[in-house]
Amino acid sequence: MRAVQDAMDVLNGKWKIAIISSICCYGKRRFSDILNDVNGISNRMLSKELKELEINQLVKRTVLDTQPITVQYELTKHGDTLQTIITNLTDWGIVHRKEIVGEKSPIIVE
Amino acid sequence: MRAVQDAMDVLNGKWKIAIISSICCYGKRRFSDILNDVNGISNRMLSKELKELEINQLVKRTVLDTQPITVQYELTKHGDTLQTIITNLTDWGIVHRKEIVGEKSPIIVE
DNA sequence: CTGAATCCAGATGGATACTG
DNA sequence: CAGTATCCATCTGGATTCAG
Repeated sequence: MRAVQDAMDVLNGKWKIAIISSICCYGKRRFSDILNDVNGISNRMLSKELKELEINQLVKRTVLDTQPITVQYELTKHGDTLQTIITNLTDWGIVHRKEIVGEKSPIIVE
Repeated sequence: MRAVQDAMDVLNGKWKIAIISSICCYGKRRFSDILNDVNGISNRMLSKELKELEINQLVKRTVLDTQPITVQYELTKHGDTLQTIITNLTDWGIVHRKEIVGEKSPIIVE
């Protein structure tokens, strides 16, 4: 029971899961790529959330020596273990939308 | 990808998962029971979160005709489908604690 | 017992501008 | 490109009190 909370503490915030999804979906992903992937997030938030994920050792940050500099993010081994959960959440999200929202009332995306 | 967000939207907030865990763990649970189960939650928050869960049709609320009145909460069929996710999160939480926190540095519980 | 109402501090997060 | 800094509105959530 406390374990559930531990997990949720790491995945808190509005964007964590979406960010992780973006990264794990492509393997490696740059800051601006994620910024585009995650709908609605600001660079300020992305920066903050990525930092937290890095602290929790879920993502690895690599500065590439390009001109201008680019930064690459990828999941750590530990971050990879979230895949099952993300898959489950995705599946459940689909069912939930059908169940509650109904297929005919599309949610406003933006 | 949007589906993940759908799922997280429903499970947002600090307490949702813990509340669901509490209910599904016992099958049926009264307001004050959940209040005790979920460490640190206030009645104000519990009330709010339960209402949201009810709106999303994850829990069912039943007023029992006792003296004084008691209210019983249980998972709906749809709420039950979260069990897999909760189990996964719990498992992952345990691993995460070992991985990051280390077994010897107990997290302060409150 | 189960909540709703009020009050209020602190966290969250968007917009914008700026730096290396 | 990848952030950081600042400002500021809104949201979150605790404490307390009240009501059916």
